[in-house]
Amino acid sequence: MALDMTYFADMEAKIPHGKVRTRFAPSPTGYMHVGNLRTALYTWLIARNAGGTFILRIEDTDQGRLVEGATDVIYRTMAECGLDHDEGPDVGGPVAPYIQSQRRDTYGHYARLLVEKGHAYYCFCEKTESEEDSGDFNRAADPCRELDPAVAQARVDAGEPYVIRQKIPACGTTTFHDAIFGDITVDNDTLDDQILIKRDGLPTYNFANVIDDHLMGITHVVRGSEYLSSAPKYNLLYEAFGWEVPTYVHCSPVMRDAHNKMSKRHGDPSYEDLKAQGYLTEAILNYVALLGWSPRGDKAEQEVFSLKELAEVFDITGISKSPAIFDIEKLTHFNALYLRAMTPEAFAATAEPYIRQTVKNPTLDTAAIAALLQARCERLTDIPEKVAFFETLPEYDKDLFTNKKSKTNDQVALAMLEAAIPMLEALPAWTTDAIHDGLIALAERLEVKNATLMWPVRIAAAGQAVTPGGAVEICAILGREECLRRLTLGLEKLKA
RNA sequence: GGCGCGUUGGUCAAGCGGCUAAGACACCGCCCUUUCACGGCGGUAACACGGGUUCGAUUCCCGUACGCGUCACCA
Repeated sequence: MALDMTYFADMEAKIPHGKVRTRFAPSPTGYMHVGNLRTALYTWLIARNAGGTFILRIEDTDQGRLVEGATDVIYRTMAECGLDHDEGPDVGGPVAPYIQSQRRDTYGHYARLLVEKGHAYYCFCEKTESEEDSGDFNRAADPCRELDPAVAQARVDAGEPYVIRQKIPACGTTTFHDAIFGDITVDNDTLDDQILIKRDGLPTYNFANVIDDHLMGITHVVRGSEYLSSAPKYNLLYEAFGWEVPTYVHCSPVMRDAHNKMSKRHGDPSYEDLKAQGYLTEAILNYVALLGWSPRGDKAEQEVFSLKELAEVFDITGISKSPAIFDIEKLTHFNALYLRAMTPEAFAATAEPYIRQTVKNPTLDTAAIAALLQARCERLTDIPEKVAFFETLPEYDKDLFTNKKSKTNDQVALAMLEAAIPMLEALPAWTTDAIHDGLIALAERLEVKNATLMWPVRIAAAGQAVTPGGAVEICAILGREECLRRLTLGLEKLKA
């Protein structure tokens, strides 16, 4: 069965050249964890920075690990993050298909080409048991490696099950270059004859990657550093085919602590989890970008970057070699920054549903509440608890009326509320300004500092020590009737 | 265990032979203030260790320690 050489010529003819082309190539086995998101981001940034093409490719060669709906999570996350792709399963492109399970024949053709060239061989051995080690894999012991090609072909034709293995040179060294780690040289005898085509006819990750990256014209291969040790085998494959080796960009992992990678098993948050925890997409991206990469030159001190800005300044040389620990505290800080940077209208709109979780009363103005919240919340999910007191006055202890700095205690608070209630009752209009002016004037009349009056009013109105906003704002939002009711309640509590 | 890679404050990190070793988060203090926060100002805190090379090493080389990765018909 001779190889059809025009097949290869046709495939080669389709490969785009001349522009930077990168690809994000997830396997649909679960969810979008933070490390994945960062890889996708960096890959996208390299393409956009160079005005190149960004490709999405689905690597589903492991039939046993497919997870239903996993690709949807990927599409949704990428779209939500603004990491748009120019080619992919859903949008097509010049080198389609973009799903590996649909490229099965291609891998077979190329594997046979490699056999033909003497860089791979059919292996009929039984699945190697996980028989531990003795560590020394001995490829010289594989009887199939030196089998007569004609004999091997005959067995294949006879229908005997087989795998195709890469034939690694027996001696010598292989050097490959990584954009981040530099040159790495290994002895060939430490490399094993890895399987290219599995018994089920599907390629292994390592083989499919090389074939697809070449056929899709990928110029920069961005992936996790766990693939660093298998990279030399890639070079050998490229060499065997006579192909140009792309630029490797190996990224160190995102860790949960000093010893473990972020993982679903440990309960570490995925992108979707973070969203559910009240984090903004922009904040997540900004933070993740800085986890393992930092800007150079005059931007070295800048930390806040929009996606667009990142695309402008992103540079491979800023990627770090060492692993980075994911710090939710710092993400939270970025989130607070982004929350505050929103327009009041936008913030009110995003905050509204969170406010309404606890504040059901339709007469309470969520926009006014949101205005107080904007500078005082770090996560959207903090909101419901912070504003619940607007809906229902919490049980509270009268000790709250005592505050040293504001110079109040039970006696003082009692006097303040007794004076404030009739004044507020008599206020012609119930507006923030009116309440403010009224209280300030009252404090002046009573010859106490503002805080001495404000503190008890705020405590009585809110029933808790920490509130978003001061006494004036809270009273205004509560409305006259409810506000007065609460102040009177506070007064009674103090008299008791 | 073999091979590979990594190591600047608690965390993210700048540094690319000569610096009082940036900046950010967190933490602490002060100021502002109608609470908390926000904001402003300031502070504590780091080059893993040992050899070289050099007039001079955080920067270059070699060891050691520690850590991580890999050694699958998983990616």
